Amino acid sequence: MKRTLETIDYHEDTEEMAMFAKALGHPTRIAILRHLEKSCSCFTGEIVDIFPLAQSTISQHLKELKNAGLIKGELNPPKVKYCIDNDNWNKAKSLFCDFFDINERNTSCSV
Amino acid sequence: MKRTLETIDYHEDTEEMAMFAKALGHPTRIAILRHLEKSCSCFTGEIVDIFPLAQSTISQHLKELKNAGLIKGELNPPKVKYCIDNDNWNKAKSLFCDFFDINERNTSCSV
DNA sequence: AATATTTATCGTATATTTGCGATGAACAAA
DNA sequence: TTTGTTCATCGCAAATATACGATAAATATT
Repeated sequence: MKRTLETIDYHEDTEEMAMFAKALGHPTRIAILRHLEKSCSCFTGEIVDIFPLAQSTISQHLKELKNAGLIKGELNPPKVKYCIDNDNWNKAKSLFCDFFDINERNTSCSV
Repeated sequence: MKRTLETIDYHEDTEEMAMFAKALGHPTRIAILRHLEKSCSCFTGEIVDIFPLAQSTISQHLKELKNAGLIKGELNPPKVKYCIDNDNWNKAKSLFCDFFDINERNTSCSV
């Protein structure tokens, strides 16, 4: 990716939003998140069973969602229970709201 | 990217949202869009001048934003004037709102 | 201790993305 | 007609992403 010039410094919000968007930039990851939104939390195995993809592939997607901060995994050996990371989820929500000029109210479903 | 199984069919919303998110998944493209949100429309050259990137690189980013439908370019030879594509912008807005469970009201700034 | 279950990680192959310079196309100005 | 301006596209290189099977780690069960 050759960059002769120094790396660009964007505003923190810009960098952060791009990071979240990148994590959301794959249909499998959107689908995983939708599932976690509904079921609140579930084990890797349940997610694997939803998709016609290898277990290692799903694990990879979960890792990326975790790296972006959108989900977190709770150890429950030998299982791992995943759920939405609400703090970062709300952060992402705010960033997208600002970006799209949305009047953000009633941001949470019933809290 | 070896895929032995048939390609997965996701819900249309899921596919579409992933496509928009992917386009938003780079800080330069976020910054370009923020600029277009402010200035309403501008020529390629003006955008090129903002970033320490080659003209061809910016052109590439503009192409991706155009392919995703988020912007459109109006020929104004030899210049090209870019602006937000409001229809698709609103579509993207809705998808993200649904996804993040946002009560979408007052979606436009003053229309 | 041996086996089964669950999940992450490694190694690999291929595709896509990101960046650049060079070139070409389209038009305006001289 | 020649020259300059503006922008997209081509061709290339390097990095990253996506997918898979195989394997390892961690624990429960037998």
